[in-house]
Amino acid sequence: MRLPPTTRTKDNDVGKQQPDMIRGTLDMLVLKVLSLEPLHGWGICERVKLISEDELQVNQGSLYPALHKLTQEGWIKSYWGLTENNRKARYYRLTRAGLKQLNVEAAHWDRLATAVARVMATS
Amino acid sequence: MRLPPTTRTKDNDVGKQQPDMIRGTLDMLVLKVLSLEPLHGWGICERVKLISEDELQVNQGSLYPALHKLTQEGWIKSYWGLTENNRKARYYRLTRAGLKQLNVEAAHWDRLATAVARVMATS
DNA sequence: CATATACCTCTAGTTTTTCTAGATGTCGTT
DNA sequence: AACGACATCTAGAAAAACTAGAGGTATATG
Repeated sequence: MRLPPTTRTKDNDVGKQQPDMIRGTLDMLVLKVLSLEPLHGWGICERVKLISEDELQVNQGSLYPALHKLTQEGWIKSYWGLTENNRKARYYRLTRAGLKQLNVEAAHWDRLATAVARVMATS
Repeated sequence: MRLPPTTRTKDNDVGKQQPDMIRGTLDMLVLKVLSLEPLHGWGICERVKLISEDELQVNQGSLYPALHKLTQEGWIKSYWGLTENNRKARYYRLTRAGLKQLNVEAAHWDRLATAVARVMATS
């Protein structure tokens, strides 16, 4: 059973709800977990959630388009396989170009996150 | 003189250009610098650039709409003043609600950035 | 057997946020 | 007068992610 969408009114509005992801990090995160081992889409969601200790939530609706884009770019490749649960699933693995891209994105993230931290630490 | 927009072709394409901001951090960054002292729009751009040591680049086209939104939300208030250069400029200062919001956003950023770091550090 | 549930993939349409590419105007200097 | 640095602002496009589903399979449960 699907829960009805939460309706917010002036009275029960708890304020802006923050997103569960930092925009712009999805590709990098996907490349990263795939650099550890090939996974299928569902598994990627679980893995990110697990490693991030439930702080990061990858939506299916964001993930699959992203996976297709990464495939287009040549950074990952997919193949059909069977899961531990005996279901067929499309597995993704990082390509050599993908590993390079991961390094580029990680370095860029680091620079910007450090810069944000510097601003936020100013007194 | 305005420089022509850089045209990229197959041959000189250097790859995806990374954005100069982490999406979702603009509001927080603006609230933060305004928590240090009131500033006008132009000054906010300069200040962020300065503190971040040129890593973060706030575009005017992003900034002013953001300032208007923050004003709408009641997190900042504006007033006309004179700059050191004797030009009139709209200054923005943080409200009490804005300070609260800054704390909320900073805490949220911290959690997510930490989570991203944890994923990126996994081996 | 029937049905439910967890697993798994995928997409259309919308929203949010930022960027591009300007227009407009002022002050001080040459 | 003309220019460059300073300063505000907006329309429209683009990028990325979210909402809200549809669809399908294997296994467990009534």
